[in-house]
Amino acid sequence: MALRHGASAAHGTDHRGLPEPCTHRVHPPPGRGLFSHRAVRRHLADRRIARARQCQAGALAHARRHPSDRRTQCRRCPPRHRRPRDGGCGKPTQSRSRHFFCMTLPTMNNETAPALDENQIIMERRAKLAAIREMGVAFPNDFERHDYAGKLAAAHGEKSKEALEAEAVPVQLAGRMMLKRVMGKASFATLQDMSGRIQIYLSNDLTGTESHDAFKHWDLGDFLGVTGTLFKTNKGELTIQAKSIRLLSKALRPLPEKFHGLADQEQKYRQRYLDLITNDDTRETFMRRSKIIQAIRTFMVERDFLEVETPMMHPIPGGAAAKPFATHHNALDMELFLRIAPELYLKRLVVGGFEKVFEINRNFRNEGLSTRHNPEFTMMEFYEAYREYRYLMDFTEALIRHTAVAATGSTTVTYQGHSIELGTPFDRLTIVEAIRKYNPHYTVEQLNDRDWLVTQFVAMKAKYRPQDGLGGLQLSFFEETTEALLIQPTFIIDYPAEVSPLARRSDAQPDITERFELFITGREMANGFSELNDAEDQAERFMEQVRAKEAGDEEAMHYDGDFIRALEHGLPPTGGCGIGIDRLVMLLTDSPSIRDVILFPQMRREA
RNA sequence: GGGCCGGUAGCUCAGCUGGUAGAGCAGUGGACUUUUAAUCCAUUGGUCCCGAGUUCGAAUCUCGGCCGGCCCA
Repeated sequence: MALRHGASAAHGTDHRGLPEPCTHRVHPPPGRGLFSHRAVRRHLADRRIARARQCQAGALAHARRHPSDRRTQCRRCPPRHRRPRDGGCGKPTQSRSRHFFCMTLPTMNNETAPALDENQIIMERRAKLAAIREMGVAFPNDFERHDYAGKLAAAHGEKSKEALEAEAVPVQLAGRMMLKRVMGKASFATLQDMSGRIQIYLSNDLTGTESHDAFKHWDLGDFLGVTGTLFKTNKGELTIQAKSIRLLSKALRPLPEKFHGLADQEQKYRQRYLDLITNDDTRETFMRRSKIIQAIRTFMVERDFLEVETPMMHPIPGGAAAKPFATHHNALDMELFLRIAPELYLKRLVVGGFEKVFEINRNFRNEGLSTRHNPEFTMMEFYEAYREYRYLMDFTEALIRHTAVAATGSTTVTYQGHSIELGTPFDRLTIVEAIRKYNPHYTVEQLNDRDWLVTQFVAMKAKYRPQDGLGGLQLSFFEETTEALLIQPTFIIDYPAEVSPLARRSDAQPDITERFELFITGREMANGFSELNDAEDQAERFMEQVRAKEAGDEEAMHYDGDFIRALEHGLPPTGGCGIGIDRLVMLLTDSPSIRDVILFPQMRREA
């Protein structure tokens, strides 16, 4: 008897009491044409087991910890996972997605869509919208916008009242109503578009009583389209005198308070759109972020670097010491990791002959959150063949200088009260030199004495890795005593090989590498080195990492055989460097937290 | 993970030596034809984050939880 796909996948449970999969379509085991009834049944059962495990391991484990959680769950989940107050999403999502995803979606479907924070204001606005619907098209999209607030101000802001009146500049502009002043037979309002704000003027005489009366019932937050001419008020403000005005889109929810804007940090992060509507400095920060990235891209492209995109999903996470996020590819039935760094792929490209490459993209690290750490963050990494780390330092310095000027107009920037000088050559110090410079009371003899360092760690109650060699201990001591003091740009050079598994050893001193990190405002901004292009040494170093991992170091690297194979085809001498874009943006926008420079920072699920 | 601070109307915030909730803005009604956070008069609006406890009585005190901010690890 032929088995029809899906025929055995009716909802409920099968003969073994296992939960049924969420998908209606059941896919045969890959790579086989005809298969036996038994093989198919086994395959289906396996898939169900796998899915049930995902339920438990994934979102649901969390859901059970929070009984107040009201997430919708697929009704095909096992009953013990189902939450009593909802009926599940009721629909499998499209394609091959599974209840796994249904469950993590917030509570929203047609039956249970809650009137969460409906209040009087929203009710009144809904009633207004209903009335507008009665009268015709409530959300028209035929308004042609010809003008922008900012451009009008730039082009006509300086003209005299009389000159503007003589010119009678025709204007057609749309925007969100931010302020509204009704004075009986005339009104003023302020519209905001992406370029800025402009005032509009309506009156019974010029706009017509009917339009003006309708306007009086429109709310702050509504989108309006206005046509008219420019003029200047008695106080000298550039204003559009409206001949006609239309409501283009109704806002059902009120804006934050017009004067203070949105102040609550949590809401600024969670509802960034409100932050952007009401807070100029937030808008400014993110426009500057865009400018910074643009400046970096231009700088690189002008120097013949090729911008590339390498995988975000890695079968073997590599290129950095960090814990990855794990995910699973269904069709390939394969464990994948969100990348912690693009490094190993970019070097493969250098092997492939792309001798100057860069990538600006996201990395993901499964670690704690702080004012300096978001689980996903943006890095620029670049690689250039036939260069070594000292050249990279010059290059990085020039890049940062160029970017600072493009973004702020100056090489001197203020960060949280500190004046940071990016215009003069950056300090370059070894780890020991830096410790000594900022803590002159330590002697070279002490810093080269393993036992003395260990005594210090114990006294400072600082973390250190007892298995580390002198170099590793010195680095830990540097991090403990000096890193935070590196306010002005400083390159720290010559990192120990034991903590630099991808960097080329120094010819003069094989236990250190040709590596630097750049610190500004006490924070790591960049990390670069002459790349290790000796395939046999790299294989050795990977093995050391694997041993460290087996000994319990969760952040140690995996052995990446494919990368070794690439190196075995020959990597030219190459220099590579990564720059933390978010931290650079923090510096150049004077932002105290990384969350202030990421549009939608990671947050806990809302209560 | 630890410490400190916070969560009150849509928003910004008072109230916190316990007596059952207030202002400004926004909204609604009215006045007002060059305003500027317009102004003036009237007015609607609250699960005081959630749950226990103490008390005759809790926004307020205690404990636990949730969410956030800052600092530390």
